[in-house]
Amino acid sequence: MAKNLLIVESPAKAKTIEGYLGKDFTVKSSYGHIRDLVKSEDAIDIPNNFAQRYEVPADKKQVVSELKKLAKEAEMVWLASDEDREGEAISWHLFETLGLKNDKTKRIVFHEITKPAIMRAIENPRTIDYNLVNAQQARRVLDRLVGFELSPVLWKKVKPSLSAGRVQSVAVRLIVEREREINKFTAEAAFRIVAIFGKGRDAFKAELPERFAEQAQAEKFLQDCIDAAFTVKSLETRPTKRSPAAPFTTSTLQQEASRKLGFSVSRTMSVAQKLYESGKITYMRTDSVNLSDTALQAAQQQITSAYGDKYYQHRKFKTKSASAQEAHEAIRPTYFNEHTIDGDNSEKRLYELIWKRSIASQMSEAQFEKTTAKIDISSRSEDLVANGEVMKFDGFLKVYLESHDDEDEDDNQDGDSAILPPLTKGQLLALQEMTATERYSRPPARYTEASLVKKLEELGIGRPSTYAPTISTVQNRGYVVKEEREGKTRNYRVLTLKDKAVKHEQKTENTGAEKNKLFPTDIGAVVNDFLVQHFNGIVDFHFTANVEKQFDEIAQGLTEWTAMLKDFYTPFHEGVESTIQTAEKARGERELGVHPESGKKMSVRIGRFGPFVQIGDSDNEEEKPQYASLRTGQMIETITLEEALELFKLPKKVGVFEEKDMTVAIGKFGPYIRHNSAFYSLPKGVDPMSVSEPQAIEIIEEKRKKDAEKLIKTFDENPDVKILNGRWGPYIEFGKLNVKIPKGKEPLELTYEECKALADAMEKDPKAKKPAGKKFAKKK
DNA sequence: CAGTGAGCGAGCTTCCGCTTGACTT
Repeated sequence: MAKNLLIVESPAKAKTIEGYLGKDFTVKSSYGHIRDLVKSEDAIDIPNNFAQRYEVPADKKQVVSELKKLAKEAEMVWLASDEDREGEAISWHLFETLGLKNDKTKRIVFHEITKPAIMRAIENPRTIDYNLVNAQQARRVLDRLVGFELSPVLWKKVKPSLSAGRVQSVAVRLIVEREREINKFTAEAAFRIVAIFGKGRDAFKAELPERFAEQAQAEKFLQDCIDAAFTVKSLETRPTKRSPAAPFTTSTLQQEASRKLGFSVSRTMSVAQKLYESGKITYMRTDSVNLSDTALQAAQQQITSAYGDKYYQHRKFKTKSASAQEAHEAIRPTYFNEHTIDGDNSEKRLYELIWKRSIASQMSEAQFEKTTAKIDISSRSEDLVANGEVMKFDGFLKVYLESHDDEDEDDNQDGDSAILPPLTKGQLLALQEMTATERYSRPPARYTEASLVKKLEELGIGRPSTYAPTISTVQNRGYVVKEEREGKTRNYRVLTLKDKAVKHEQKTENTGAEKNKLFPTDIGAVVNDFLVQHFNGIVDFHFTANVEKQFDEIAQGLTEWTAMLKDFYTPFHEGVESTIQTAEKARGERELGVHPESGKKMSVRIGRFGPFVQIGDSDNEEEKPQYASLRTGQMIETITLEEALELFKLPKKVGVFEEKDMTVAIGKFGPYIRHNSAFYSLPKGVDPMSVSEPQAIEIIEEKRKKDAEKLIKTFDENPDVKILNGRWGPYIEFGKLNVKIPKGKEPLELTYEECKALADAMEKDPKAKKPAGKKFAKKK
């Protein structure tokens, strides 16, 4: 039996450390927190100094009992959870739950998983830092109080099952407010002047720094240039440089993987988890940009041997975010000499990104020579400006270039990277072509998952381990949707001066198209407005930063944690009580105007089944209101009267087939035909307003043919039970339930009774009872 | 993926931060 039991948070870490320590040590993992507040309302005894009731959740029972057993047998237990607030609390929970003794327990910490770092830690043990533990308790209790008092207010005043919290509610607020900025935005057009001088390889572009608001001004400018002389007025050359970005943290990895690889935030995390578990990279949930000394040495060795000494530059990066707790290293390859790895495609690509970013961070600056030429126009007072850039030394750009969200495509092509031909002051230039193009100002960009994470991190809200789950939560609650939306076409004017004549053209461009962007829903907007109105202090962007400051004071022993909570809770709870008493139900109602034919009032609001338009007054018995649900992409705050009227034109009867009506309507997943209580989607490009009877019949028969191909077996006992071929092989469709066929069963030989038994078992097992697609997303 | 949009009342929902699998129709 090993004399020592060492406990860390992550099993992959445990494995590595066990290798360093030899047979005197058993190294085990707690798999994160082992205890949490009980789910019920009595988790916190508020009058009794916020005393907490903790329990070991079901999925942690086994871990705890194994650790308990090992702890009993060991001579010394080493608590080696992370050195931050949560890590300290994990050690304390372990101490309490495992029933450890002070003289048989040591607390150690390290920031990097290397043998010397671990040995140093073992030589310098300490005791549990109760100030830090108290800071964590304050954090935990505050989050529970906020979440479990605010959410029920929403159930009463908005809709059941909604949620609110210190982190998620701010995430929703950011998205709602950004959407409103975009709606409020009016694009302003101005003419941009670009001239092309010279021919062939010597051709280059120059731009007028000013823009013209009116077409007449642009026209005048081009006209003035017809017979003008263009001369190089001044030439200025200066050296510039660019430095590499810091190594990855969780948030920057999520951002770059989103931009460069198109990964969602959760995909990045699950691929990174695999890389971490197979020992390829260091820990992936970190807010530190720091590299260990051993890593720095390895990077230096790789850079000098692969690229030479002049590419190496030692750098130490400082974290920018004030909320960072830096219990780990930055995300980096475990072994820098592995430039690529085995694994699936996404693992390879993410690893490559991490390798390049880490290596580049220790490389020298890229050096450029930037030339600015001012070009005089004989007939005008303004000058044209041409910029050129020549790279003198590539430095870190040899391996890695960070990308940015706000890259402006149309400005970029004649941007800094262009090369100018040799020019001399006073040189006369031959104009090839000059254009005045109407360009529109852009609204603020909608958030992507990754840019939302970036913003949250800047505000100090959330932690590396919660960015991805937070983004899922706000989508699961229906506050936010990640969607693709079509843009609109827009005309713009182009004036071209060529061969001494000005030509006018009208061109079109697509604008506002979005892919994988976060949009608020109506319920998201209503909940946000309710919280902003009644709990502004909690959804304030600075709330977290303020309480973090107080948690820090607790951690330093300057503030008593229950006093801090009391100061927070008393006014907060009063706000909750008074809101329950006085606030009206929030339904997000908005009046649209008057129905053009009947003169009845038209309004939109949120109902039990989502947002809808109403014609007529519900209070007026005689009016008998009509209702229609809003469609995807439509919101209460922005829908127009015209769009609302369109909603009443569908569903529309298009004909009869097999003695039953066929009706066309638009649902969540697009336009469809309903026939005999079955649904048939319309193929893309078919206009739902003009579907003919034969066309509808054809669509129905096509779908039936496809379904028949998937069918393997039916039962006489029950026509609602079928065995079908799905994407992952055969499965049973038991009424509305989709049932997996256990391994070893031949689908064709299954009897009806066996199917029923499998379906019953699935219905009973709460874990297996997952909704089959969207069909069961709503519970009764 | 429809239709619905009243009200009563029981019983349910909900937070953030640490972890890793199980699972996917």
